[in-house]
Amino acid sequence: MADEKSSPRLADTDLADEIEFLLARARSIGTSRANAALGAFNLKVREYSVLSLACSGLDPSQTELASFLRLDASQVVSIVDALEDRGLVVRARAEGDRRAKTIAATAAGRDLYTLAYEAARTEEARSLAPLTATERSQLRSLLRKVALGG
Amino acid sequence: MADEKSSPRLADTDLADEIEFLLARARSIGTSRANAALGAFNLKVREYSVLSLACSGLDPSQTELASFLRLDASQVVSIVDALEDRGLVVRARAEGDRRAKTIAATAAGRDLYTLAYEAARTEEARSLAPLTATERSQLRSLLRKVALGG
DNA sequence: TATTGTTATACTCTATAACTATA
DNA sequence: TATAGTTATAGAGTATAACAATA
Repeated sequence: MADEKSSPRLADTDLADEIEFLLARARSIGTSRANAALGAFNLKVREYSVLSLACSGLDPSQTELASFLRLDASQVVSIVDALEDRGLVVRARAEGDRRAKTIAATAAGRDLYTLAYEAARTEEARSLAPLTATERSQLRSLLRKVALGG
Repeated sequence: MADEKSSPRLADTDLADEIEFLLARARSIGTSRANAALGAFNLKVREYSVLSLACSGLDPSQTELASFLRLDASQVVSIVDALEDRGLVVRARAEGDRRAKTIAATAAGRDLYTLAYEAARTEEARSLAPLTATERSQLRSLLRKVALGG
């Protein structure tokens, strides 16, 4: 991808004031940086996200992962397949519903996550460098309302 | 895509506090809603974005569009092709650099943009419903710093 | 030699439909 | 009848390389 700095000439347009546009541009920059940082661990953001939730201790089902990550169920299958093949997560039958499978990290998965998490935080700090600490937590709480409804 | 409400059970994880994740989720919701709203005008968000900048009066070149929208130059070609085929924008040789082509909206393009812009604002308001007016402008200025560097 | 636009190509991401096993 | 997971497939989005015209 080209440079991340915008051509400032277009920064005074209607589009540049649309929150949807700004959201799309910010995530595009963030995702490409995050993918670059996670590449050191052979992870992409989507695999990282699944691994993170697998490390949460909440034993999410694949359907829960799909809904929370806004992925199709079939995409979750292939991501979990890839992580399972690498020994990072395991599938288990859910108690109470034998159709569902819960995803949990292995010891190796947790170890890798610890490293990847640090890399992700470093990258995030870099992306948010133009913001003060206060502004960062403001942004976090505003985005939580928009993205998670609270 | 599935439901837009998150499974609240996973909202208390490390991932749910990562700004990059929240950015990705918010834009995923926003983009799919925007695509649905713009579908009434046979536009997708990317075409809408190009049309918007074509209506700005700044006569952006295709390279400027690519950089500002974080698209590959070849993608801009096909988006402009589609808009031009519909008589919404026109290409012109740039003064001063005969390699470059500037993109400007036609009268029909401006008319369509006026309608599409209203639809986009309505959708945006819906997506930002959980925020107060003050929070919305806070979010806008924080995102401008992250997405545009100011 | 480098850049703009263009074309062709391939790769990743996302969505759809159909199947199975459970509920 | 509906849902969780799976598979296969197709479509949308994105990236890469090569070329012509111009700088």
